[in-house]
Formats: sequence, C-alpha cells, structure tokens
Amino acid sequence: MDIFLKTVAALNDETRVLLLRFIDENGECCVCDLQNSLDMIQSRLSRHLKLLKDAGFLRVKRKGTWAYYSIRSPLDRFRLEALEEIRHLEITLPAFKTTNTEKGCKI
Amino acid sequence: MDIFLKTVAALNDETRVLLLRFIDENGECCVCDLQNSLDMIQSRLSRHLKLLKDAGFLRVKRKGTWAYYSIRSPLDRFRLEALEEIRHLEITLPAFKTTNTEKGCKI
DNA sequence: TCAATAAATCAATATATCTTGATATTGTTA
DNA sequence: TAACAATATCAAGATATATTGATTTATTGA
Repeated sequence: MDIFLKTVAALNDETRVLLLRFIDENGECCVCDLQNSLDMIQSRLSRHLKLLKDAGFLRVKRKGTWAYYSIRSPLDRFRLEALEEIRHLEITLPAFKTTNTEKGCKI
Repeated sequence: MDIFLKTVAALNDETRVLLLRFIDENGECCVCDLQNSLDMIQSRLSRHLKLLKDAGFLRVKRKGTWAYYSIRSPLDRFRLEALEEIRHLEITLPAFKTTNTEKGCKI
C-alpha cells in the first residue's frame, strides 16, 4: 500500500507531470538545464526531482557537481502505463534551453 | 492534464484505495453496508465515493433512498491498470457486514 | 401531509503538501 | 586550502485535502 501511494502521490502534481514529460521527450537533463527550460527555481526543482526519483520514476547520474536526471529503466508495468498516459496528454512543452555548454553541463 | 490529475488524485488516498479494493472484491455495495463493514462515518464515505465516481472509477445506481456503488465498466486502460495494481496490494480487508436485509438494502 | 431513513452537502478544524528564500553540502579549480 | 558553482536541505508561510458533526435533500410509507 505504502509504495503504491508513494508512486501515485508522485504523479499527483502538475509540476511533476510536466517534469516527467519533459525529461521523457528530451532525455537526460541536468538540473540547471531544467531550471533554464522550465523557468523554475532550483530548490523547487530539486524537491520534485527527489520525489520522482524516490517514487521510482527517475534515476540520477552524477558527474562532478552536476546531476543528470533521466527516466529510470526498466519501469515496472504500472509506472510505464502512467508514463504512457502522460505521453498522450496535451501539454505545450517549453523548448530545451541549455547553458554552460563550454563548461560541460550538456553532454 | 486536468483529467489525468483528477484520476491520480482520486487514487492518492488510503481510504479510497481501500474502498476501491473492497467494492471490487465484494461487488455492488450500498453506502450503509460500507459504513458497517469499514466502520466509517457516513459523511466521510460519501465524500470519498463522490471523488471516486467523479474520477471515473465508480458508478452509482439508486433504488429509493439507497445508493449502490460499483466499479464502473468498462474502465479505460490506465484506470484498469491502477485497479489491477490495487488488486495485488497486501491489504487485510474487513468482512462484508450488511444490515437491513429485511428492508431491502442488500440486493 | 408528516415522520423516518439514506445519502449528500456544508462549515470548522486538523493535517499534509507546495513554494520560496536562506543555508548547507559536495565537488572543482585556482 | 580557499573561493566558487551545482545541487540538496531546511524553515516559514501559503494552499490544498481530510475528518468530523451538523444540516439539507430526497424518498418512502403511515
């Protein structure tokens, strides 16, 4: 029950649905790119990314000070169905905006 | 997005997950039977049943003053997957307790 | 029509979640 | 080691959701 509720709670927020969809479409993103692209402040992003990670939707890879978030794979059946549902939502996604390319943030 | 969030929000509560599971296992239930079986007060039940109905999980049939709730059918893919997930949760369900059989509450 | 019953709704309070700005942590580089 | 940058965590206030008891609505039967 607890794990199910945690999974469902992670989906129950517009910001997190947008994050899932954005990362699903754009692939691995570092937090700073998400900040740029989605125009959210860093603490807000960090919180939601942690929730999505703890609920089994995302994984993190660290390279130096950067954290790269991507859709966890493989996803179990229910989480995959949820993601599939999100893929079909009518959402206008903002464009991917990166910075710091010189320094190596974008892979 | 709104419908998806409404669907997910309906799942995001222990009481409602229990209700779905109970009605799924026992079939059509009237509110008074749910009160008896789940030991919940009526206003609380009524609220959660409405939420589940509005989110597309339940339907209501009225007979006189009684309201019989059952799993809506057919369910779309995502709701069905959610229900399937709930079917596999380890929950100790209380026994079905009915009253008023003489009067016609239990069909 | 009136009383009784089932269910829905409302109002108040309690609890949980989200947002923000500030601070802490971690890793990099000079 | 010190300064800096990216990310995570914390604390406070704002917003949303859940619970309860009281009230309302709808239906039945005397």
